[in-house]
Amino acid sequence: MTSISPAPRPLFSELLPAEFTGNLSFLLARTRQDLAEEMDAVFDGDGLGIRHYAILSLLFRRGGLRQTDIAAVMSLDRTTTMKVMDELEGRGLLQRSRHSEDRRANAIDLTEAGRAWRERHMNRVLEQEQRFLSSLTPGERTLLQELLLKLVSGVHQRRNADHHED
Amino acid sequence: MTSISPAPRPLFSELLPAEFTGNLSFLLARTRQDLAEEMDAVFDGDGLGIRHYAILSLLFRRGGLRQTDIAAVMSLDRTTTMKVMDELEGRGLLQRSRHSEDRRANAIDLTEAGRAWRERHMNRVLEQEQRFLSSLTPGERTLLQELLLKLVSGVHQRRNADHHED
DNA sequence: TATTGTTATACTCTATAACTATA
DNA sequence: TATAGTTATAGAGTATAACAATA
Repeated sequence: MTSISPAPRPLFSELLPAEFTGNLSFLLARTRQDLAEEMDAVFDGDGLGIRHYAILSLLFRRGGLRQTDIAAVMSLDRTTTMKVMDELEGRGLLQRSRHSEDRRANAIDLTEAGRAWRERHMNRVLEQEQRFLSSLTPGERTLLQELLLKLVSGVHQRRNADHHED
Repeated sequence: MTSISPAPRPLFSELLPAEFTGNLSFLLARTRQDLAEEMDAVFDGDGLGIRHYAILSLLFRRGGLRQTDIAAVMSLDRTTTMKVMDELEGRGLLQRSRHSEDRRANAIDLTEAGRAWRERHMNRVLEQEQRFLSSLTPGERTLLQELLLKLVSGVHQRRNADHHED
Protein backbone atom coordinates (compact mmCIF):
# COMPACT_ATOMS: atom_id res chain seq x y z
CA MET A 1 0.00 0.00 0.00
CA THR A 2 0.97 3.64 -0.24
CA SER A 3 2.38 5.65 2.62
CA ILE A 4 1.02 9.11 1.90
CA SER A 5 -2.44 7.51 1.71
CA PRO A 6 -4.23 8.68 -1.43
CA ALA A 7 -7.91 9.48 -1.73
CA PRO A 8 -9.76 7.44 0.88
CA ARG A 9 -11.67 4.47 -0.44
CA PRO A 10 -15.27 5.00 0.60
CA LEU A 11 -16.00 2.73 3.51
CA PHE A 12 -19.28 1.02 4.00
CA SER A 13 -19.55 2.31 7.54
CA GLU A 14 -18.89 5.80 6.30
CA LEU A 15 -21.38 5.76 3.46
CA LEU A 16 -24.21 3.83 4.95
CA PRO A 17 -25.51 6.09 7.72
CA ALA A 18 -25.04 9.26 5.74
CA GLU A 19 -26.66 8.11 2.55
CA PHE A 20 -29.34 5.74 3.62
CA THR A 21 -31.00 7.06 6.71
CA GLY A 22 -34.50 7.51 5.46
CA ASN A 23 -34.18 4.97 2.72
CA LEU A 24 -36.49 2.41 4.20
CA SER A 25 -36.57 0.14 1.17
CA PHE A 26 -32.84 -0.26 1.21
CA LEU A 27 -32.67 -0.82 4.96
CA LEU A 28 -35.37 -3.47 4.90
CA ALA A 29 -33.94 -5.26 1.89
CA ARG A 30 -30.45 -5.24 3.32
CA THR A 31 -31.58 -6.38 6.78
CA ARG A 32 -33.64 -9.19 5.37
CA GLN A 33 -30.83 -10.36 3.14
CA ASP A 34 -28.25 -10.25 5.93
CA LEU A 35 -30.47 -12.33 8.19
CA ALA A 36 -31.33 -14.76 5.40
CA GLU A 37 -27.65 -15.39 4.75
CA GLU A 38 -26.98 -16.08 8.41
CA MET A 39 -30.02 -18.32 8.69
CA ASP A 40 -28.73 -20.43 5.82
CA ALA A 41 -25.99 -21.63 8.14
CA VAL A 42 -28.58 -23.16 10.46
CA PHE A 43 -30.07 -25.31 7.73
CA ASP A 44 -27.02 -25.96 5.62
CA GLY A 45 -27.15 -29.39 4.12
CA ASP A 46 -30.70 -30.64 3.94
CA GLY A 47 -32.12 -28.40 1.23
CA LEU A 48 -34.68 -26.85 3.53
CA GLY A 49 -34.53 -23.36 4.99
CA ILE A 50 -36.07 -20.81 7.27
CA ARG A 51 -39.20 -20.64 5.15
CA HIS A 52 -39.84 -24.33 5.67
CA TYR A 53 -39.25 -23.85 9.36
CA ALA A 54 -41.78 -21.02 9.44
CA ILE A 55 -44.42 -23.11 7.68
CA LEU A 56 -43.88 -26.05 9.99
CA SER A 57 -44.17 -23.70 12.97
CA LEU A 58 -47.42 -22.37 11.57
CA LEU A 59 -48.77 -25.90 11.23
CA PHE A 60 -47.49 -26.77 14.68
CA ARG A 61 -49.77 -24.16 16.18
CA ARG A 62 -52.69 -24.77 13.87
CA GLY A 63 -53.12 -27.92 11.83
CA GLY A 64 -55.55 -28.72 9.06
CA LEU A 65 -54.77 -25.63 7.02
CA ARG A 66 -55.39 -25.55 3.30
CA GLN A 67 -52.59 -24.79 0.90
CA THR A 68 -54.31 -21.52 0.03
CA ASP A 69 -54.29 -20.57 3.70
CA ILE A 70 -50.56 -21.14 3.87
CA ALA A 71 -50.13 -19.22 0.64
CA ALA A 72 -52.06 -16.27 2.07
CA VAL A 73 -50.17 -16.12 5.34
CA MET A 74 -46.77 -16.60 3.72
CA SER A 75 -47.64 -14.28 0.86
CA LEU A 76 -46.79 -16.86 -1.78
CA ASP A 77 -48.41 -17.83 -5.02
CA ARG A 78 -50.44 -21.06 -5.08
CA THR A 79 -47.88 -22.68 -7.35
CA THR A 80 -44.96 -21.64 -5.19
CA THR A 81 -46.75 -23.01 -2.16
CA MET A 82 -47.29 -26.23 -4.09
CA LYS A 83 -43.56 -26.60 -4.60
CA VAL A 84 -42.77 -25.98 -0.93
CA MET A 85 -45.44 -28.46 0.13
CA ASP A 86 -43.90 -31.03 -2.18
CA GLU A 87 -40.49 -30.48 -0.62
CA LEU A 88 -41.87 -30.94 2.88
CA GLU A 89 -44.13 -33.85 2.04
CA GLY A 90 -41.31 -35.53 0.11
CA ARG A 91 -39.27 -35.55 3.30
CA GLY A 92 -42.19 -36.85 5.31
CA LEU A 93 -42.49 -33.71 7.42
CA LEU A 94 -46.13 -33.04 6.59
CA GLN A 95 -49.03 -34.87 5.03
CA ARG A 96 -51.80 -33.85 2.70
CA SER A 97 -55.21 -35.32 3.23
CA ARG A 98 -58.72 -34.66 2.00
CA HIS A 99 -60.32 -31.68 3.65
CA SER A 100 -63.39 -32.80 5.56
CA GLU A 101 -65.57 -29.89 4.46
CA ASP A 102 -64.37 -29.10 0.96
CA ARG A 103 -63.28 -31.91 -1.25
CA ARG A 104 -61.36 -29.59 -3.52
CA ALA A 105 -58.96 -28.69 -0.73
CA ASN A 106 -56.13 -30.42 1.04
CA ALA A 107 -55.86 -30.43 4.80
CA ILE A 108 -52.21 -29.99 5.70
CA ASP A 109 -50.89 -31.40 8.96
CA LEU A 110 -47.51 -32.01 10.51
CA THR A 111 -46.27 -35.56 10.81
CA GLU A 112 -44.36 -36.76 13.85
CA ALA A 113 -41.17 -36.34 11.81
CA GLY A 114 -42.23 -32.80 11.03
CA ARG A 115 -42.70 -32.00 14.69
CA ALA A 116 -39.31 -33.51 15.45
CA TRP A 117 -37.61 -31.61 12.63
CA ARG A 118 -39.00 -28.32 13.88
CA GLU A 119 -37.99 -29.07 17.45
CA ARG A 120 -34.52 -30.13 16.36
CA HIS A 121 -33.90 -26.80 14.59
CA MET A 122 -35.72 -24.48 16.95
CA ASN A 123 -32.88 -23.68 19.32
CA ARG A 124 -30.42 -22.92 16.56
CA VAL A 125 -32.96 -20.70 14.83
CA LEU A 126 -33.52 -18.71 18.00
CA GLU A 127 -29.78 -18.51 18.69
CA GLN A 128 -29.06 -17.23 15.23
CA GLU A 129 -31.83 -14.65 15.55
CA GLN A 130 -30.34 -13.37 18.78
CA ARG A 131 -26.87 -13.30 17.28
CA PHE A 132 -28.24 -11.26 14.41
CA LEU A 133 -29.92 -8.91 16.89
CA SER A 134 -26.84 -8.61 19.08
CA SER A 135 -26.29 -4.95 18.27
CA LEU A 136 -29.67 -4.15 19.86
CA THR A 137 -30.62 -4.12 23.52
CA PRO A 138 -33.20 -6.65 24.71
CA GLY A 139 -35.82 -3.93 24.75
CA GLU A 140 -34.95 -2.86 21.25
CA ARG A 141 -35.20 -6.43 19.99
CA THR A 142 -38.73 -6.77 21.28
CA LEU A 143 -39.62 -3.37 19.97
CA LEU A 144 -38.35 -4.16 16.49
CA GLN A 145 -40.52 -7.24 16.24
CA GLU A 146 -43.53 -5.29 17.46
CA LEU A 147 -42.99 -2.56 14.91
CA LEU A 148 -42.59 -5.04 12.07
CA LEU A 149 -45.71 -6.88 13.15
CA LYS A 150 -47.64 -3.63 13.23
CA LEU A 151 -46.49 -2.83 9.72
CA VAL A 152 -47.38 -6.22 8.28
CA SER A 153 -50.78 -6.17 9.94
CA GLY A 154 -51.36 -2.61 8.83
CA VAL A 155 -50.58 -3.38 5.22
CA HIS A 156 -52.89 -6.36 5.31
CA GLN A 157 -55.76 -4.36 6.79
CA ARG A 158 -55.27 -1.57 4.30
CA ARG A 159 -55.29 -3.97 1.37
CA ASN A 160 -58.39 -5.71 2.64
CA ALA A 161 -60.13 -2.37 2.98
CA ASP A 162 -59.15 -1.40 -0.55
CA HIS A 163 -60.42 -4.72 -1.82
CA HIS A 164 -63.83 -4.37 -0.18
CA GLU A 165 -64.30 -1.00 -1.80
CA ASP A 166 -64.76 -2.58 -5.23
CA MET B 1 -65.57 -28.47 16.85
CA THR B 2 -68.05 -25.82 15.89
CA SER B 3 -71.73 -25.73 16.60
CA ILE B 4 -73.60 -24.80 13.45
CA SER B 5 -71.50 -22.57 11.27
CA PRO B 6 -68.75 -24.40 9.43
CA ALA B 7 -65.18 -24.37 10.70
CA PRO B 8 -63.90 -20.80 10.49
CA ARG B 9 -61.51 -20.19 7.68
CA PRO B 10 -58.26 -19.12 9.33
CA LEU B 11 -57.88 -15.42 8.89
CA PHE B 12 -54.59 -13.78 8.24
CA SER B 13 -55.09 -11.34 11.09
CA GLU B 14 -55.90 -14.21 13.38
CA LEU B 15 -52.93 -16.36 12.47
CA LEU B 16 -50.23 -13.82 12.02
CA PRO B 17 -49.71 -12.42 15.49
CA ALA B 18 -50.14 -15.76 17.18
CA GLU B 19 -47.82 -17.72 14.97
CA PHE B 20 -45.16 -15.34 13.93
CA THR B 21 -44.28 -13.13 16.84
CA GLY B 22 -40.66 -14.03 17.32
CA ASN B 23 -40.21 -15.21 13.77
CA LEU B 24 -37.95 -12.42 12.70
CA SER B 25 -37.06 -13.90 9.32
CA PHE B 26 -40.67 -14.06 8.32
CA LEU B 27 -41.48 -10.58 9.56
CA LEU B 28 -38.54 -9.03 7.75
CA ALA B 29 -39.20 -10.89 4.52
CA ARG B 30 -42.86 -10.04 4.59
CA THR B 31 -42.28 -6.37 5.44
CA ARG B 32 -39.69 -5.97 2.74
CA GLN B 33 -41.91 -7.61 0.15
CA ASP B 34 -44.95 -5.53 1.09
CA LEU B 35 -42.98 -2.31 0.77
CA ALA B 36 -41.35 -3.43 -2.48
CA GLU B 37 -44.76 -4.06 -4.01
CA GLU B 38 -46.02 -0.64 -3.00
CA MET B 39 -42.85 1.03 -4.23
CA ASP B 40 -43.36 -0.52 -7.65
CA ALA B 41 -46.34 1.78 -8.09
CA VAL B 42 -44.07 4.82 -7.84
CA PHE B 43 -41.86 3.70 -10.70
CA ASP B 44 -44.39 1.89 -12.84
CA GLY B 45 -43.58 2.36 -16.48
CA ASP B 46 -39.95 3.16 -17.00
CA GLY B 47 -38.33 -0.13 -16.09
CA LEU B 48 -36.43 1.34 -13.18
CA GLY B 49 -37.22 0.85 -9.51
CA ILE B 50 -36.43 1.69 -5.95
CA ARG B 51 -33.00 0.11 -6.23
CA HIS B 52 -32.06 2.48 -9.04
CA TYR B 53 -33.36 5.35 -6.98
CA ALA B 54 -31.21 4.27 -4.04
CA ILE B 55 -28.08 4.07 -6.19
CA LEU B 56 -28.70 7.48 -7.73
CA SER B 57 -29.23 8.89 -4.23
CA LEU B 58 -25.95 7.37 -3.15
CA LEU B 59 -24.17 8.97 -6.10
CA PHE B 60 -25.95 12.25 -5.44
CA ARG B 61 -24.28 12.49 -2.08
CA ARG B 62 -20.94 11.09 -3.14
CA GLY B 63 -19.79 10.94 -6.74
CA GLY B 64 -16.82 9.21 -8.30
CA LEU B 65 -17.56 5.83 -6.74
CA ARG B 66 -16.28 2.64 -8.33
CA GLN B 67 -18.65 -0.09 -9.35
CA THR B 68 -17.17 -2.28 -6.62
CA ASP B 69 -17.99 0.41 -4.07
CA ILE B 70 -21.58 0.44 -5.18
CA ALA B 71 -21.64 -3.34 -5.14
CA ALA B 72 -20.34 -3.37 -1.56
CA VAL B 73 -22.82 -0.82 -0.23
CA MET B 74 -25.79 -2.34 -2.03
CA SER B 75 -24.68 -5.86 -1.23
CA LEU B 76 -24.74 -6.93 -4.86
CA ASP B 77 -22.46 -9.09 -6.92
CA ARG B 78 -20.09 -7.33 -9.34
CA THR B 79 -21.97 -8.72 -12.31
CA THR B 80 -25.35 -7.69 -10.95
CA THR B 81 -23.99 -4.21 -10.36
CA MET B 82 -22.77 -4.23 -13.93
CA LYS B 83 -26.29 -4.87 -15.18
CA VAL B 84 -27.78 -2.10 -13.06
CA MET B 85 -25.09 0.34 -14.19
CA ASP B 86 -25.89 -0.55 -17.80
CA GLU B 87 -29.56 0.18 -17.20
CA LEU B 88 -28.82 3.57 -15.68
CA GLU B 89 -26.13 4.53 -18.15
CA GLY B 90 -28.34 3.42 -21.04
CA ARG B 91 -30.93 5.97 -19.92
CA GLY B 92 -28.29 8.65 -19.54
CA LEU B 93 -28.72 8.92 -15.78
CA LEU B 94 -25.10 8.25 -14.91
CA GLN B 95 -21.78 8.13 -16.69
CA ARG B 96 -18.76 5.89 -16.42
CA SER B 97 -15.33 7.45 -16.80
CA ARG B 98 -11.75 6.41 -16.14
CA HIS B 99 -10.84 6.52 -12.50
CA SER B 100 -8.05 9.01 -11.97
CA GLU B 101 -6.08 6.85 -9.56
CA ASP B 102 -6.73 3.31 -10.75
CA ARG B 103 -7.05 2.69 -14.43
CA ARG B 104 -8.77 -0.63 -13.89
CA ALA B 105 -11.72 1.10 -12.28
CA ASN B 106 -14.62 3.20 -13.46
CA ALA B 107 -15.54 6.41 -11.73
CA ILE B 108 -19.33 6.61 -11.61
CA ASP B 109 -21.06 9.98 -11.51
CA LEU B 110 -24.58 11.28 -11.92
CA THR B 111 -25.46 13.16 -15.07
CA GLU B 112 -27.75 16.15 -15.00
CA ALA B 113 -30.53 13.88 -16.22
CA GLY B 114 -29.75 11.54 -13.33
CA ARG B 115 -30.05 14.36 -10.82
CA ALA B 116 -33.34 15.41 -12.38
CA TRP B 117 -34.69 11.87 -12.39
CA ARG B 118 -33.92 11.44 -8.71
CA GLU B 119 -35.49 14.76 -7.85
CA ARG B 120 -38.57 14.00 -9.92
CA HIS B 121 -39.21 10.76 -8.02
CA MET B 122 -38.13 11.85 -4.56
CA ASN B 123 -41.43 13.17 -3.28
CA ARG B 124 -43.41 10.17 -4.40
CA VAL B 125 -40.85 7.82 -2.82
CA LEU B 126 -41.11 9.64 0.49
CA GLU B 127 -44.91 9.74 0.29
CA GLN B 128 -45.11 6.03 -0.38
CA GLU B 129 -42.75 5.32 2.50
CA GLN B 130 -44.95 7.32 4.86
CA ARG B 131 -48.06 5.60 3.58
CA PHE B 132 -46.42 2.28 4.22
CA LEU B 133 -45.49 3.42 7.72
CA SER B 134 -48.94 4.83 8.44
CA SER B 135 -49.71 2.27 11.13
CA LEU B 136 -46.78 3.60 13.18
CA THR B 137 -46.53 6.84 15.11
CA PRO B 138 -43.96 9.40 13.97
CA GLY B 139 -41.71 8.38 16.82
CA GLU B 140 -42.02 4.72 15.93
CA ARG B 141 -41.17 5.43 12.30
CA THR B 142 -37.91 7.10 13.26
CA LEU B 143 -37.17 4.37 15.73
CA LEU B 144 -37.69 1.64 13.18
CA GLN B 145 -35.19 3.17 10.81
CA GLU B 146 -32.69 3.59 13.63
CA LEU B 147 -33.05 -0.02 14.67
CA LEU B 148 -32.64 -1.29 11.12
CA LEU B 149 -29.60 0.90 10.62
CA LYS B 150 -28.07 -0.44 13.82
CA LEU B 151 -28.64 -3.98 12.63
CA VAL B 152 -27.13 -3.45 9.19
CA SER B 153 -24.12 -1.67 10.65
CA GLY B 154 -23.75 -4.34 13.30
CA VAL B 155 -23.76 -7.16 10.78
CA HIS B 156 -21.19 -5.34 8.69
CA GLN B 157 -18.88 -4.75 11.64
CA ARG B 158 -19.20 -8.34 12.77
CA ARG B 159 -18.37 -9.69 9.33
CA ASN B 160 -15.39 -7.38 8.99
CA ALA B 161 -14.13 -8.54 12.37
CA ASP B 162 -14.55 -12.17 11.34
CA HIS B 163 -12.72 -11.49 8.13
CA HIS B 164 -9.74 -9.90 9.83
CA GLU B 165 -9.35 -12.92 12.06
CA ASP B 166 -8.15 -15.05 9.14
C1' DT C 1 -1.00 -12.66 -7.63
C1' DA C 2 -4.96 -9.96 -6.85
C1' DT C 3 -8.45 -6.75 -8.44
C1' DT C 4 -11.71 -4.17 -11.87
C1' DG C 5 -14.66 -4.41 -15.33
C1' DT C 6 -16.80 -7.25 -18.59
C1' DT C 7 -19.25 -11.12 -20.98
C1' DA C 8 -21.53 -15.46 -21.35
C1' DT C 9 -23.85 -18.87 -18.96
C1' DA C 10 -26.41 -21.33 -15.37
C1' DC C 11 -29.23 -21.43 -11.51
C1' DT C 12 -32.92 -20.09 -8.28
C1' DC C 13 -37.08 -18.20 -7.33
C1' DT C 14 -41.50 -16.92 -8.54
C1' DA C 15 -45.40 -16.15 -11.37
C1' DT C 16 -48.61 -17.15 -15.53
C1' DA C 17 -51.59 -20.18 -18.14
C1' DA C 18 -54.12 -24.06 -18.62
C1' DC C 19 -56.31 -28.27 -16.90
C1' DT C 20 -59.43 -31.17 -13.36
C1' DA C 21 -62.40 -31.66 -9.79
C1' DT C 22 -65.16 -29.76 -6.99
C1' DA C 23 -68.26 -25.80 -5.00
C1' DT D 1 -68.88 -19.07 -12.38
C1' DA D 2 -65.51 -19.35 -9.10
C1' DT D 3 -62.10 -21.84 -6.30
C1' DA D 4 -58.38 -25.62 -4.84
C1' DG D 5 -54.93 -28.19 -6.38
C1' DT D 6 -51.87 -29.45 -9.97
C1' DT D 7 -48.60 -29.25 -13.97
C1' DA D 8 -45.75 -27.23 -17.44
C1' DT D 9 -43.61 -23.20 -18.88
C1' DA D 10 -41.67 -18.58 -18.87
C1' DG D 11 -39.66 -14.67 -16.72
C1' DA D 12 -36.90 -11.93 -13.42
C1' DG D 13 -33.10 -11.78 -10.56
C1' DT D 14 -28.84 -13.30 -9.22
C1' DA D 15 -24.55 -15.76 -9.12
C1' DT D 16 -20.46 -18.48 -11.23
C1' DA D 17 -16.66 -18.89 -14.51
C1' DA D 18 -13.58 -17.09 -17.53
C1' DC D 19 -11.00 -13.31 -19.81
C1' DA D 20 -8.37 -8.76 -20.52
C1' DA D 21 -6.35 -4.82 -18.46
C1' DT D 22 -4.14 -3.06 -14.65
C1' DA D 23 -2.32 -2.99 -9.84
